Amino acid sequence: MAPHPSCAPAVQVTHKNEQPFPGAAEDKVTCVASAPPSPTRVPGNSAEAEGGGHRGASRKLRARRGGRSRPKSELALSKQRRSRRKKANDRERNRMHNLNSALDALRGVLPTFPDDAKLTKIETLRFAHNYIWALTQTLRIADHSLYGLEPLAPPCEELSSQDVGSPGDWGSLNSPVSQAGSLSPVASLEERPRLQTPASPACLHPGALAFSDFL
DNA sequence: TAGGCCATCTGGTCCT
DNA sequence: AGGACCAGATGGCCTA
Repeated sequence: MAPHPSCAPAVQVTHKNEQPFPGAAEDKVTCVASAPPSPTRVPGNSAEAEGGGHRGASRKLRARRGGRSRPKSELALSKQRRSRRKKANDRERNRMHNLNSALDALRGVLPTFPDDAKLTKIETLRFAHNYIWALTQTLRIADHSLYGLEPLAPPCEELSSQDVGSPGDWGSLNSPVSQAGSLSPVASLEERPRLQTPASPACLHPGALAFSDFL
């Protein structure tokens, strides 16, 4: 089934640093600047300074000075290593912050009660998976009741042809239950009783899916 | 106190 | 060479 026009664009996840999520772009900018939220260790954070936009120039310079140049002293070498490591750590931290921002954005569009505890990462992913599946079913049902088409055809083909989830997850339609511990919506929702959202009933009982479940 | 979740560090690999 | 991505390790915090 074709992705719902009103939803599809918003879910366009692109590779690398594009920001399909509200506020993600700003996050990207601020993550580094603002101190890491972590209450734990905050390693000497800077590592910027060097390595600006003169990469090409410095490379040329180095080359002119004699190709590989003379071997650096152990001290200089370890200094350089540490500096690189530090920069890599900063980038990695930033990357994870971006990932978390995206996850937060995802939490923001999932139906949960305000007093619900924040979903964990894995719960968020599983719930989203579940939610998308349920919405898809809702659309399907709506389509059929609208146009009085033939009885619900097994939607497996369409679903499995989609980009959402692995075919394995969807293949056995009518019950997105799949491998335990995977992105199984049912499993994920049953795992934690506190996860009672408006969408839950529909998700747990796909057959009984009703649009009102999402209102 | 054990177990779950999380943030961070780290080294390896792949890509540009 | 440097950046992005990944997975493993480690340690802190929180809750049952």
